[in-house]
Amino acid sequence: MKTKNRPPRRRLPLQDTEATAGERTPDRPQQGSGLELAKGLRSRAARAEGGRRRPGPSGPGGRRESSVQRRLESNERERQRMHKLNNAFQALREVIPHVRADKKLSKIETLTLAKNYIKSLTSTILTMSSGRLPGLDGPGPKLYQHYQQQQVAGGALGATEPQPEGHLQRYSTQIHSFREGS
DNA sequence: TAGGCCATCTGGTCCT
DNA sequence: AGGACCAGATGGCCTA
Repeated sequence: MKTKNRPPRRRLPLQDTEATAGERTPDRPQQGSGLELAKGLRSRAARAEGGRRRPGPSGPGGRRESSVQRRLESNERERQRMHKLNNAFQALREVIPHVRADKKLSKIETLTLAKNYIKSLTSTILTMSSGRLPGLDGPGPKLYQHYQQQQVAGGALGATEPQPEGHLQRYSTQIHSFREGS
């Protein structure tokens, strides 16, 4: 199952069906059709029955207005934060070479490919600079030391990483598997 | 229709 | 105190 390019979605704000119905920030337009609204109401009712517990109202008329306002502002900040995170993911996608440019990489695919791409580049650099080792000018020795330290640190944490020469292989395999849609 | 992926809401915790 | 960060929960969309 692969990620598709789809338009952004918004969920119906929970407050709309609770004590704060009608309170809506200007930048949060009413979402969805009547059907979606009905589905949202139904599912929320079901959630109230057996779903996640929600805190009770803080006063006779439900949550205090200032509390609701803070929550809405917090939601907006959280949304913005997630949008920034997604922008960063998109920027990362754009610098990772992968086979099918028409297919958007999922987040987990992006992170996994990026990790192995970095490792494959590192091993390539090591290979290319090995002719000038040891002790000569250039990035070789320092890079190699750094790489060794990373490997040791990873081992100390119990990681089971392949040897440097295996990273390129792993990266190619991964690209292939993503292309195949596995 | 099930499963994968995602956006959003939410409350708790950490940080400044 | 207020914002950032995090993780759990939930529902929508899409594809096999």
